[in-house]
Amino acid sequence: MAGMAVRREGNDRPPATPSRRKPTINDVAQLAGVSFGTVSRVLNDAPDVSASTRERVLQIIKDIGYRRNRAATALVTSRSTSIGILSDGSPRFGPVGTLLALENVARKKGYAATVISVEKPYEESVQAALDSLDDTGVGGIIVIAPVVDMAAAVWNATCRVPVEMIAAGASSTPNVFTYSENQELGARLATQHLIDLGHRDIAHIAGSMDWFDGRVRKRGWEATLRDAGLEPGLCVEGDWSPKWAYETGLRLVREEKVPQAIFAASDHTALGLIRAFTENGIRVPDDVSIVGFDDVEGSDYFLPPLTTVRQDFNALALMSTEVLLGAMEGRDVDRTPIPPTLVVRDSARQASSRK
Amino acid sequence: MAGMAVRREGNDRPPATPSRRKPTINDVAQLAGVSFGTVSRVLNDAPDVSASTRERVLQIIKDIGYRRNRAATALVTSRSTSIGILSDGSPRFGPVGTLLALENVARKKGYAATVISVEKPYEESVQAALDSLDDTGVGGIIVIAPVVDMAAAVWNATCRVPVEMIAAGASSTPNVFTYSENQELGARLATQHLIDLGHRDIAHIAGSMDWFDGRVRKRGWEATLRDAGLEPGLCVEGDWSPKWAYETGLRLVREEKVPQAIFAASDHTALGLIRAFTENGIRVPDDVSIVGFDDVEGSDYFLPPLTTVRQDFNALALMSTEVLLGAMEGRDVDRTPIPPTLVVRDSARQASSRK
DNA sequence: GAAGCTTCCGTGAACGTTTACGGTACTTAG
DNA sequence: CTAAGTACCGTAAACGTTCACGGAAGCTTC
Repeated sequence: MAGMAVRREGNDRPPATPSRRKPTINDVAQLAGVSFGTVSRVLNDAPDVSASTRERVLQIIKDIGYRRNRAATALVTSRSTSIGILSDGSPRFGPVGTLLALENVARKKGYAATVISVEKPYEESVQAALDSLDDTGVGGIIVIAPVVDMAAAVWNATCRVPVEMIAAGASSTPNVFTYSENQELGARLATQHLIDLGHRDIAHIAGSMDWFDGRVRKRGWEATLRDAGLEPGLCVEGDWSPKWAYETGLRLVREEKVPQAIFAASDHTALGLIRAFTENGIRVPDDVSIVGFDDVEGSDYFLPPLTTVRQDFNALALMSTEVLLGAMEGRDVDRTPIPPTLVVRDSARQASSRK
Repeated sequence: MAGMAVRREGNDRPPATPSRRKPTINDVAQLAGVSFGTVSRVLNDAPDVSASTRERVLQIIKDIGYRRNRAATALVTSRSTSIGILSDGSPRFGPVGTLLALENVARKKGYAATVISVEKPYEESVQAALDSLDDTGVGGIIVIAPVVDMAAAVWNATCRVPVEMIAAGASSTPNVFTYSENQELGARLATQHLIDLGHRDIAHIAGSMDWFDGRVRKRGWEATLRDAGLEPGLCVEGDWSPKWAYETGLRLVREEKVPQAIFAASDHTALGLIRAFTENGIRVPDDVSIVGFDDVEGSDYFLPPLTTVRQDFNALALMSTEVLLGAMEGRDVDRTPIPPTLVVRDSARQASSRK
């Protein structure tokens, strides 16, 4: 027999370094002179354990730094203490803010958050992501789905655990329920502000119609105008980028179609517009009033400081976690969307009397 | 014989509700007519299973949608398939970009990412976060520690699994090793650019010295100047906010100490500065050249478009995951930091001949 | 046609918990 | 003094895997 085995020396010696091993419930039990059952009871603060014993066990636990093995617990109880967060990969402002806030409130409720992000061909990536989240044993999933295609993929996907989608203005289905901020209201606030300032010719430089945010903001703009008896003015749809907005602004200047007032679908859109106008001697807000949406960091120091709409991501996160946990635990909770607020700065001004 | 108990039929009939229950390795085995051991072998594509059997098992797995229970696997192998990401709660540009990128490459390597963020009194929150990450069974932890206090907390904390810290210019300790981008180089690039443009009076409007980024960027500025035989000019330390920068800019104007050229510690800092100068008739870049740092979204559409330094978060994430995984698996990998790049736009210009 | 290899597969134990059940020792009532 | 509680606590089984062993065929080889 060819002598050369050796290579795989692994027989049965995991505890090479006994120190490094994580203490188990048995270690605690032994030290405390009780059975592991008793330790388990104090861990889950169940009844049927005397005060003195409880005390002693607790002390030992602290001393040796025992921590309950979550995998083992999950295995036997098959209920979980974590939620999954599914996000698209874009580092755009909204999604990221939501993500962080979400983790925060989940943790405060005793849930760990495992996140996963998906990319462009959503059909497969979303289902795969949902599956692997399921694998890790999450009890529920929140998906941040700003773009329509992604939401569609979520609707078509199947998943054992409850799925909640944060998507502005999208509708719930039997499988996945939806929650969001009331961005349409945000758009209404912005547009109304412009109307209140005396403007009549109010354009919308929109975001991408592939995004819920883009659709909903446009809808809000349009509806407000109609409600006020005004005809919706110019509307051009873009892609959120300052670059596109800049070029659009340039075109407007060239064609002499610069409107009196503009509701820009995002702060970055506003940024591009402002540059295009300013470079051509058209002053904001003197010649054209602009209000943005997002209140990104720094928007208060744009030139001019931007009047814009702010969403409350913390409130959003709080509510939506509440809603998900409710679904997981069989409760039913209120689901009215969060209202954004208008923050008034210097980029929109009273309409001049001319016209 | 007893006409059918019904109620709890569970002796060996798991499929009470065949639908909702998650299939196990045993279900697969039964359907395939093999033992669970064999199924396990095909799952881990171990040898010792015939092609035909493998085929059949694989098919069944697909048919009934079996997915391996991670908790059970983790329990028995005690090696993990997830990493923890610890971040500070700030939605500042750098940290968030890193976070997303990190998850992305981790997933591509087959690891799930559970994230947790900590807040201000770091001493306790960091240790708690590390612990609860450990609880969830991560194999290693990457902490994004932009601020010095947080890093200190990490240094003082104890943790069983490898901890890697992403902190610009911080040093490694026995317990936690550090990795980062070479931000000092970034600062040097920016400063050198200004020198090359012919400027001699180059100030630094710095970030917060509570942040590594602030410290390192200042150091780079100072070193470059000295290397060029120039005396470092004005340096004032702030807090990254456009607001503070704006006020600082105003003060400079009032005291008539506006320098010829400025290396701003961040794009947002630059933003505040620019507004202060512009509002007072001091033109950028005609009267003062400014270069920023970060290349935040939209900085190409500031007024003027900002010359700045861009970090490659994807590369950072790729490398640091590589490094962590290396540590977890006992490999040793290269750890040279990533170089940022200078992106030249319009906010810095050739020095005028005067002076 | 028995010895020795391969190749494939089944079995049992273990991982660290939770949970239901059972048991002891004390207390109290009759 | 016995019966029935009560207050504690121990035990066994189960959760869904992985892994080391061992064993049964089938194929060579003499």
